[in-house]
Amino acid sequence: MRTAERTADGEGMPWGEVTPEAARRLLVAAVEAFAERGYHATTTRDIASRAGMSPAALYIHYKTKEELLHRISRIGHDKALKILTAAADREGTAAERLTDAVRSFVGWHAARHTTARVVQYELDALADEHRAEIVELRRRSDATVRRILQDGVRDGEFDVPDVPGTTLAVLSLCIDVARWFNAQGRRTPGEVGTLYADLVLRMVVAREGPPPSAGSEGQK
Amino acid sequence: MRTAERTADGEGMPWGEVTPEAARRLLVAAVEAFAERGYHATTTRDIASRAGMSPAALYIHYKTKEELLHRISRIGHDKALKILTAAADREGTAAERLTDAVRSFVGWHAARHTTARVVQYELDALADEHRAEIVELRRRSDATVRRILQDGVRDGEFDVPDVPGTTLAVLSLCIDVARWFNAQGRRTPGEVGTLYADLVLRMVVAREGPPPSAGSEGQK
DNA sequence: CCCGAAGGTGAGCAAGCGCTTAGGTCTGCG
DNA sequence: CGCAGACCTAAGCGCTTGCTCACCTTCGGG
Repeated sequence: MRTAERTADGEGMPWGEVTPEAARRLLVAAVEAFAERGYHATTTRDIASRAGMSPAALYIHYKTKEELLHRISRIGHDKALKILTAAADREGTAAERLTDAVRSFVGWHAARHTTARVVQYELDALADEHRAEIVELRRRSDATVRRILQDGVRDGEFDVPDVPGTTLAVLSLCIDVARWFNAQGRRTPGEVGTLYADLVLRMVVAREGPPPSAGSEGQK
Repeated sequence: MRTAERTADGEGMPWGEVTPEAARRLLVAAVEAFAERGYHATTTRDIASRAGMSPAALYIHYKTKEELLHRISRIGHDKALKILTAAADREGTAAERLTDAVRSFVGWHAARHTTARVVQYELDALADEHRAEIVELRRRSDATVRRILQDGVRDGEFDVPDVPGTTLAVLSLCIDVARWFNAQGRRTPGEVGTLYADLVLRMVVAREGPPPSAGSEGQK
């Protein structure tokens, strides 16, 4: 039995892929601290003490404080991209795939808003090379959503005059959930995901019925 | 002739209401620095040198670095609230007022994205009492948008199952423009405003025509 | 029984931080 | 002219920061 390996990709336990247990405790502590106060306002002493260690222990597992942020950001963006591609690659109409994408993407940002806040709002603190790596992942997330919208327009399901702009707006709307979501609030992550999926669908669906094979270019 | 007084409310020049000219230079420098690096990563020396002054000059006009942030945040939130209430209080249908509100609110966040970034994303750095004051202004912005949506539902123009949730989503969508907008990008602030006004309207309009006095609840 | 690697600690260094203070230089006015 | 007040600077204080280093403990294997 290898329970640790079963969750090695972070499927079961959130940070299962961070392998030395002490390194994981430090990383989880860093996520909490960064989310609460922001990267620059968090001290290495604060991270270490949250993990129940001395300040020096951090540097056994990570070269710098920035490396911690990079690891968090990388794992988080990988997860976010995986959620989006899973929804985009499944079978179904564009509307079904978009609904699935928004619901799961928003659900993740709400349920794991602590992580998402760090992942989405602390990019500026990354070193140049690390930030470039992350920006590439975000470019791929953008392309994934754009593909769904393009498919919907092609099939006559959607009416989207500005596909790149609408893609940006949809992603922006979903990401910003991490900023305002409050676990003590009235809504569950699932409820927010459902609400947002509905709102996004309203943004893009064509007024008329969705004929599966209509190669027309209706004016408005 | 009192040209300085004409712009005393910040109508003409952006920071016209900040009165000693040296204090305004410092405040503008702080906005730029905070927007680029974030509040905590910005040093008082950096602010002063951007304003062409020595580090000590800052403390002649402001008691602390946090007071600078508070002043920026207060002025920015006043302006944002004024934009929203101006659109909400004008005459016209709910759809017209919502379009106006989103277009001007988004336009401001895009055109003045440097300021807006500080105003919207550095709340955590404020002292408790100052943050409470700002949160109250945001509560009023929320109420202003919610009122437009409620009016639209009442008049049968809008179909919004979850008014508070949709209000949150609309404001979140608009505010997040400050995070991604790039002055070097393809879109002008006005174009983004128009795009967003259209997207938001699609979120809320009822499928059927907007009868001004039709108390029916026909589903489709 | 010893050993060396892995993982941890206490003390502390150099640098940079927010902010203060003593003192200088203008300018308007009696 | 003299001088008060507004404005600004050079120097630096006390403290915190990210990070280092010499040393300690634990433990599986020859």
